[in-house]
Amino acid sequence: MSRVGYHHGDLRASLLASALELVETAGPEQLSLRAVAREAGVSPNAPYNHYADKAALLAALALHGLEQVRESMVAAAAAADPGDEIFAITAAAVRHALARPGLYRLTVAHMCGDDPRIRAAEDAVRAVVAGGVAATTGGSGADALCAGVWALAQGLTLLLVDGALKPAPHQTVDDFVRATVQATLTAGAAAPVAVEGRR
Amino acid sequence: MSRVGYHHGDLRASLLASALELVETAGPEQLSLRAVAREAGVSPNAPYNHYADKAALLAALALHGLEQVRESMVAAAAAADPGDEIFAITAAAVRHALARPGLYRLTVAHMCGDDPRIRAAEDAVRAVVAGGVAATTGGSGADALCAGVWALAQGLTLLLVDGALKPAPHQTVDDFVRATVQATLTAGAAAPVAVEGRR
DNA sequence: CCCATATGTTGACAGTGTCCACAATATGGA
DNA sequence: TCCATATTGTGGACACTGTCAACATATGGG
Repeated sequence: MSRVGYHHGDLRASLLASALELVETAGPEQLSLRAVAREAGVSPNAPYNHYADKAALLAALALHGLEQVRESMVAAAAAADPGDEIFAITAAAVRHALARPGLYRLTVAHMCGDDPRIRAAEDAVRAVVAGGVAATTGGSGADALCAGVWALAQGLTLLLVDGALKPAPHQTVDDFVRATVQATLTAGAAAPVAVEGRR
Repeated sequence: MSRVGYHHGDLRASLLASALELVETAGPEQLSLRAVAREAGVSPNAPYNHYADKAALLAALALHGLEQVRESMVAAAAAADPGDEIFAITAAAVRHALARPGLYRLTVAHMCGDDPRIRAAEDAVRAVVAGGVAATTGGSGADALCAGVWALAQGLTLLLVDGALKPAPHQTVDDFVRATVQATLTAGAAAPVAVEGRR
């Protein structure tokens, strides 16, 4: 942490860590490059030796978040009972975001850019979802179902982080996610009208 | 547009309109209060007579977006074939966001705040979804299904605005949304394992 | 040992959100 | 009608931000 000499040692990583902390305490909107440098105990311009500009630092942070959530998802999928992967993956994504809401919001905000590395990280996440869908349904799930499950996970995460959706009292987040995913994926049985291929 | 005298007439509305334009051209991150004032042909401090601060203006904009998307959704639900409301509502939300991506992103970013008026607008949107679910399934849909459909719509919107999810070539957005929603809601039939109430 | 390179610092500039004092206009009661 | 007063817009100022250019300091290969 504290520097001994003129040089820092591993500022690049230190900046990421400081930003990771500040994005939770100050929120993604208020995160300033200068504050990150301050937190790392370094002059306002030092970051420019490691990141082209503020957007690059934030992109690295978003990338970090995406890779981290992907790891949580693969771990959850591996530990899940067979046939339960879809829920396990969704719950992992939700838990990760709820544990680091600032990072999640920053990541969402940066998914709209066209950074190829972020795009690649998103594709990796999507691949995990596709794998989980395939494992749960037995066969290789159709593309449409993969997209739907991914969107469902993403939407649940967004709404839970917002506070727009709240588990009932005495209901854990996991239980809420399980109930919601299950109700959604089996809605067709209860409402056959929606099933008909209406062109 | 152009002012005649010292006073503007209806600056409050004019600022909203300018902001609505700038949020699309400059993006929600780059939107500056001073630029909005400039666009409205007024001094940098004039907005403070109508909005407490920048956040208040943005909140008003987000509110506007939420009310607008809600109107699109009720119109779509009213015009939908019976039993098709869930898809109609989802597609309306997606179309609205794709037509105004800047406003959509700003709205998403402001849903995490605790502004009660935004919270109320979100609840109104959720009510429309609940109505659509009830209409499609016949009975009053279970809360879990409403939450799932809402999350699915929100997630689809997010991923489509990002570009993370893209319709296949020669597939319209509506077709993509319909296929995805249908595949998701009927997944249980294809994968009975996921149906079992696994506690 | 010395110099090229990587890394950190200082100073500066434009732009931003916001506060304050002030000016111009609208409004309503005498 | 006239003027006190509230409403609305302006100008100036301040702290802060992202970023650039010039400079200082360490580090490692010849």
